[in-house]
Amino acid sequence: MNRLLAALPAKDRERLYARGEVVDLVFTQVLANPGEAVRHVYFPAESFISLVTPMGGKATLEIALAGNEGMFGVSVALGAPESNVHALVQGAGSALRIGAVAFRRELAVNPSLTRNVNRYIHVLIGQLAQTAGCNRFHVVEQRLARWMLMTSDRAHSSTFHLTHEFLAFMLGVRRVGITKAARTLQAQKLIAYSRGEVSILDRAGLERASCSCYQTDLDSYARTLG
Amino acid sequence: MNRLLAALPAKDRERLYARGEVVDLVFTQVLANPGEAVRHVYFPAESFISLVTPMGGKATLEIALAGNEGMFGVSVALGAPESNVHALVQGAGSALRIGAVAFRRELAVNPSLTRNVNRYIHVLIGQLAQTAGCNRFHVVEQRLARWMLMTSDRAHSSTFHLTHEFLAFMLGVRRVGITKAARTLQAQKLIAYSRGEVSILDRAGLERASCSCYQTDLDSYARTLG
DNA sequence: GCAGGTCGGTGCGTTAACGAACAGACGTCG
DNA sequence: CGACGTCTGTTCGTTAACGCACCGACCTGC
Repeated sequence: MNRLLAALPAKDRERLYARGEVVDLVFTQVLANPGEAVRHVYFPAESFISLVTPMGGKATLEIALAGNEGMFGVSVALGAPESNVHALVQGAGSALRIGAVAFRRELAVNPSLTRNVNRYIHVLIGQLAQTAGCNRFHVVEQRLARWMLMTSDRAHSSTFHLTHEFLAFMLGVRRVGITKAARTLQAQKLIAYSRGEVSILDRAGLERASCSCYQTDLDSYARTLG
Repeated sequence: MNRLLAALPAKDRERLYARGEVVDLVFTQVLANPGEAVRHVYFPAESFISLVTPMGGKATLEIALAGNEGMFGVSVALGAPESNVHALVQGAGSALRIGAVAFRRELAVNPSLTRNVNRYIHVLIGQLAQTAGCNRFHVVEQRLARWMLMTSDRAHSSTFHLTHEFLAFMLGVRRVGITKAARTLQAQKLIAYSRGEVSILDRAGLERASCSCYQTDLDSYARTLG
């Protein structure tokens, strides 16, 4: 169950479900592109969604991850005509999908929804700031560890599928950069992987190997949304 | 005049002015710290404000700049109890200051204000994403050029005061990194500086020396707020 | 059983930025 | 005038990451 929705009074939540529909998101599905209108907002349950910013050429960078603690489509809530990021499904699973117009209409009459969405936007802004700094100051190995922890949290599982190639895309580095960092983590028996199947062996160790940004993020959620 | 306010119907704008007061912000004044409550929101007129994220230790990074095209205090609008960034005055000048509580009360009864603030938040999120990528992929010289252009726009002047030390703080690099980049720009006769007094000599040239992020930002403002 | 694709690993030279330390130039104030 | 603080410039060795190119291991399907 999506936690933003879980925080709503039952009545409000039910009305919201009635306005939308539960859909299954599939891995790599694209939910939005920069410059295009956002048709639906999504509240992930088991699924989770990457927000990726294109930088011209082939450079890309993931700037945020939305799982059951959040949502995709804040631009709709903010009344913006178009998305400014790519949104792509990172982990398959269900999500509540609501049409942009219906969602805005609902926001207008549902203060508890507005309140929760606004708080999420605030947290999101904090994450973006944190991630910007993380990308600037921390080495690939730390960032990789952080990314795996974040993914694991949202996948609700300690194993998941992702290739070095894909990770490179997310972190904005070369594939070999990922290979090198991943090898080091594997040598420390923190993770294991083979042909895209990653599993976390030692969560506490991985947290130590990651930068403090991971913990900062958790705190931020707990403080504002918990 | 602040452009977010300028976009409001005259009546709404006047009420807002009546709720707050015009204050003079002075260079280096701190308007907010991470983890502390935000007491007032600010709508800069000639002044402008840096949002800076602390990264543990002495590492810091500016993540956004708010001049008369925007505001400081979106976290208040989002109902968050505390700030997640440092806010410090980058350019002296006047701003409309409004108490957090009064501002929230006003948002509740003033749809055109809400609409404009929300759109600004959307643009801000876009900027944060852009800046994150910029910090990741672009060299110091390009980022420095971009920063000077952004500052110049918000200062409404082609000369302003800032030392290499301060710039290093903003861009999250060493002071000598700024010195090196600044020398190169000066050698190309794009800028001139001496003991903290910077002037832009060749704006078009500087735009060419900067990364495309500058233009992307301008487009983003024009599209959503223009 | 082998062809072709995907995935991970290695090695090469190059580069932007780093930390540290020091030197000169300029301004201001006593 | 001279002392001190601020600002800018330079040097030196180090490092994380880069682009490129190639290899081998594994998997699937014909």
